[in-house]
Amino acid sequence: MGLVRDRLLSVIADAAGIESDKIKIEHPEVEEYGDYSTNVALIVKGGRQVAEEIAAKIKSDDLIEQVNVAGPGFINIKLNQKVFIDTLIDINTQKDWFGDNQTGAGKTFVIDYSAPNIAKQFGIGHLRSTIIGQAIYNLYKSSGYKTIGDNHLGDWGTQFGKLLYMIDKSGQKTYDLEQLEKWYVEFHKAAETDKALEEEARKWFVRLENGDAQAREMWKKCVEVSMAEFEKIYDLLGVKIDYVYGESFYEEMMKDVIEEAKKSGVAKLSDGAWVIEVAGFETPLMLLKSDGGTTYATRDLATLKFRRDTWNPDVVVYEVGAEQELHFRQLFAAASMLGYVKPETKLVHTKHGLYLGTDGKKFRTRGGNTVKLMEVLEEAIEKAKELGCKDEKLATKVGVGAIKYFDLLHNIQNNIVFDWSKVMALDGNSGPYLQYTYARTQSVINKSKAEKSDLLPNYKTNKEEQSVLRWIYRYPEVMEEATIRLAPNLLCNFLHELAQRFNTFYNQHSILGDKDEETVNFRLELTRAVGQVLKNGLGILGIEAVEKM
RNA sequence: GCCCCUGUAGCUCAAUGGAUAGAGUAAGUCUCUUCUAAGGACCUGAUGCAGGUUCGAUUCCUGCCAGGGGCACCA
Repeated sequence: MGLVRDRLLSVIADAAGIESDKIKIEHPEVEEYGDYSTNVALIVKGGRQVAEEIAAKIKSDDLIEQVNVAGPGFINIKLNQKVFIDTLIDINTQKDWFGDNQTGAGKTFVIDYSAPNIAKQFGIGHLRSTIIGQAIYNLYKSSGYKTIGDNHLGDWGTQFGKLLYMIDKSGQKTYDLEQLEKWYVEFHKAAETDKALEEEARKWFVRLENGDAQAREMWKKCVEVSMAEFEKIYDLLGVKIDYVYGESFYEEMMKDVIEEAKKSGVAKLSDGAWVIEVAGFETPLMLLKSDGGTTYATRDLATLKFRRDTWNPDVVVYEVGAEQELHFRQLFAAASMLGYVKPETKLVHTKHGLYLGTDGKKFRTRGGNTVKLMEVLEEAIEKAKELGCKDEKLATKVGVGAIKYFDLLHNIQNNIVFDWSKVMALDGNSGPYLQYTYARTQSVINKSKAEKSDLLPNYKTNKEEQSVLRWIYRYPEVMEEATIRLAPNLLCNFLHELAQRFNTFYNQHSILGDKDEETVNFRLELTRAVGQVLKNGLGILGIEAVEKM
C-alpha cells in the first residue's frame, strides 16, 4: 500500500501536472491547519489562485477529508479518518515489522563503529560510536540493506611501542587494564622531558611489526586483558557487533597496499617516509613512516580494499568522532586514487561531536582525566534501583536505556558536555520515560482479557484519541528520514512526542472502564498500536522495552 | 595562520527554505478510593552581531564576534 505521504504526493503531483519529486509535502506545525500541507502552488509561482485549482482537483480523493488554501498559497489537507484506522490495523497486524521498508533491498551497507583501543579503558568517548553506530546499523537493517557491522579495534600502532617499552622496563609478567593505562600515561609524562623515549617506543613497534617473539607475546597479552574488559561492557550495553576485525587483521594486506601505492606512483618519498599527497591538503597521508612502521592510514586503506573485495558495499559508514575529519577526507581521496572503492560507493564519516569535560574541553587519555564508562553504567543502574527497580536485570535495562537515549537524543555532530545527572536522567525526555509509557500500555493490555478486536471505521474519536492518531501514522516516514540523514535523534523526538500524546490521553480517559464496548475496543487497539510503535522504535535505538516498571 | 563543527529559553537540547521556533530541566500552582504519579494539567521564558539571496531564513551565502576540534612519521 505504501506510505500515506507517498500516496498523497502522487495525487497532488497528478493534479498539479508536475513530477512528484519536484514538490514537497510536510506536516504543518500548527495541527489545526491539517495533517499535511504542500507548497506546490508556490513552487510553480502560481499563488493562491493555482492553489485553489489544485485543491479543487484533489478534494474528492479517498485519502482526503478536507482541503483548504491558506497564506500565500499553501494547500492544507486533512486526512480521512479511514487512513488513521487503517494505520492502526497495519500496526497491529505487521507488529514488529511495522515501520520497516525495502528501500535498501539488494544493497550492502558496512558500518565501522565502536572501535575501542586495546590497552586503554573503554572511555565515554567510545560510547558515542558504539551507541550511535548500533542505532544506524539497525536503521539500515530495517530499510532492507544487507548490513555488516565491523568493530575496527585499535589493536595495532605506535602506541604499542610505548606500551611494550613500559612493560619490558617494569619486568612484570602479568598486568591488568588499569596498569596498562597507567603505564601509558606515565610514558607520556616521562617523554615530555626525555626525548629518547619516543625513539625507544618506535623501535619496539618496529620489533612488533617484524614479528619479534617477545614483542608478540606481550602484545597478545594486552589484547586479551583488554578484550575481557570490553566484553563486559558490550554485555551490559547489549551490543553485539558482527565482526571484530581489529587493525592487526590487516597486517599482511598492508604490504600489498604499500607495494601498490609505490608502483602506481600514488605514494611519494618525502623525508624518508612514503606519503600520499591529496589535492587541497597541506599535509599528506602517512603511508609508511621513515622508520619503516605503518600508520593507521595504511591500515585504513587496507581495510577499505578488504571491504571492497569481501562485501562489495554500496555504502560504508565510519561512525567516528569529528576530530578525525581530516584523516577521513584524505583517506577517502587516497582510496579512490588507489581504486580501493568503486566510484559509486558512498563513503561517509559521521563526525560525531565529543563528550566534553565540565571545563568544556575534550577528555584526554594522555593526561589521564577520562571518564570510565563502566563507572557511568554502574551508577546509572544504581539510580534505577533507587527509583524502585527491584531486580538487577530491570535496573540494567532502565539505567542503560537512559544512557543510550541521552546520547542518541543529541544531534550527532554536536559536542555534549558530560554531566552525570543529565546523562542518567530517568524522567522527562528520557529513555525510561518511553519504557515507562510502554509498560503502561502492556499493563492495560494484560488486564483486558480481550483478543484483538475489529475496529469500526466510523467510530467517533475524541480530541485526545485524535492527537495520538494524527501522530502515530508518521512513524514509517520518520524511520525513512532518520535513515537517510543518519539521524537517530529524529526517532527519539518522534517517540517522545508519541509517548506524551498517549500519556495525555491515558490521563483523561479510561481505556477499559468505559461503558461503551466499541469505545473499549477502539482504545485497546490504539493502546496496542502505541505500545507496538514504542517497542519498535526503542528497538532501533537499541533500548529494551520493559513489560513492567 | 589554515581547515572543519557549533552558537536558539536561566541551564541541557530539538527543529537542515515555510505559517504561532518545540521539548526537557530549574522556580511556582494543581492532580493518585479510578487501567503504573518514573505520569498528567497550568504558568514564566530564546534564534550571537551586521549585511545579502528569497514571496518566505534558526536553516542558504558573505563578513565579524565567541566556543570546540584538527593541521605527516599518535589513533
